[in-house]
Amino acid sequence: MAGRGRPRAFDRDTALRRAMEVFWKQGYEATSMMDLTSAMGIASPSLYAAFGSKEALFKEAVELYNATEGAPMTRALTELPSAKDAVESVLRHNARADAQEGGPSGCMIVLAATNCSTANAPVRDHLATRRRAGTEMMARRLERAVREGELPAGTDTEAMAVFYTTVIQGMSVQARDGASSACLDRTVDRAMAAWDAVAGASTA
Amino acid sequence: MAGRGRPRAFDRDTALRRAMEVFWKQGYEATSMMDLTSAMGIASPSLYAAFGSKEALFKEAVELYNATEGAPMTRALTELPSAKDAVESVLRHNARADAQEGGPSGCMIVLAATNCSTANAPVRDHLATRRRAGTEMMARRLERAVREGELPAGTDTEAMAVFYTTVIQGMSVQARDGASSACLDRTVDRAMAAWDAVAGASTA
DNA sequence: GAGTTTCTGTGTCGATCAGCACAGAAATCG
DNA sequence: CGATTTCTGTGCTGATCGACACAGAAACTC
Repeated sequence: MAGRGRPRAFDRDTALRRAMEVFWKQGYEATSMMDLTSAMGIASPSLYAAFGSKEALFKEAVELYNATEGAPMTRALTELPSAKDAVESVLRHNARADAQEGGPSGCMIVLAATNCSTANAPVRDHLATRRRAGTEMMARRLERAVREGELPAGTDTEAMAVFYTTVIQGMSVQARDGASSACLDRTVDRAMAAWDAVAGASTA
Repeated sequence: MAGRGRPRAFDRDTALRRAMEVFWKQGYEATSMMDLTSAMGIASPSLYAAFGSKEALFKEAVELYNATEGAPMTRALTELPSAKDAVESVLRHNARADAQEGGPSGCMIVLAATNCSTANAPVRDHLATRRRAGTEMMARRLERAVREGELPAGTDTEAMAVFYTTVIQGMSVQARDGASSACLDRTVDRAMAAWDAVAGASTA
């Protein structure tokens, strides 16, 4: 691993983490190169040499976000024996993470590129794909719950996953508007109290 | 009303409506002056003379949005005799409006300035205030339902209003991601099936 | 008609955007 | 040691941002 030329003077992982925090707080388009370089402690050519472009840096930041902030959710959905406990765990984690002190408010995947210019449509679509992947993961967990008898046969697992995803995404908007963790938890209380009704709901 | 000087060559209301549609579709920051002038059919000095600035134009566009798109929701909350019917009407209206063909997807108040640079913080705060106003209106309607006996005494009307607001805001994100009106309606089905559980939920 | 007022269209302002050219600096290899 | 390779920092690029100066055009009042 001994590089041939002059070694990099900054830690790539640390710089990427700083970039992620800025993108998380300000979103993709509202973050300028100067915001990034000053937060990462490097000059712009170093950024381009190490990450390629602003867009490539953002996608790496999203991956890092998924690997760190998203890990507890993935673990809950795959490891907890009860689907209801798993979904509640995901919601509780979001309520805590979305409003945590010192950090940006709300989920980066939801908020970082909801509205952006057509020139940056690839960035928006990239996050939209990530959001759909989250819904898919929850839907598969609910299907398993049906197979295991935790949820009644015939449950519309797809609609149920969309419902809880909708609540999660709404919570990010609430957090960005200043809602406290306690306030988000009250919403989680209600979303979970509705579990049986949500599972048993028909398409009207 | 006879103006003294040269009369305006464009219809102010029509131009404002066009501006609203652009802001609705692209958000505040992603919309450039050129987007606005070409959509409104006027040159930039005419825009500044008639509306003051990009920010002032946006705020007028938000008022127009409230007066048109938001009117059915306000009417439902004030006129329908049942709070449950009123909230369901609001949700159904959102499901239809958020995913209507030919128009922008999702609610403008929710999506037009979720993430923007610090320079445009006033715009973001303006929309956040509007969002809180919507929650407040629903909370007052639920309080009335408690007074009238439709909801049990001791119902946490504030938390209940926040819950349904969260669902509405999440639906806008879903619509922006391409969810159909039918898909949003399935979420409404579940949110309304949960009515009694949501009303009776405690703070865990 | 002349004078006044207001709007329109062209052209451009300084600031800022993402991105890169270039040369000097710091490491390894022979 | 010299040669090579890679990174760093300064400073710039064309493009675009929101906003406006200016002069001509079109209505009014007298």
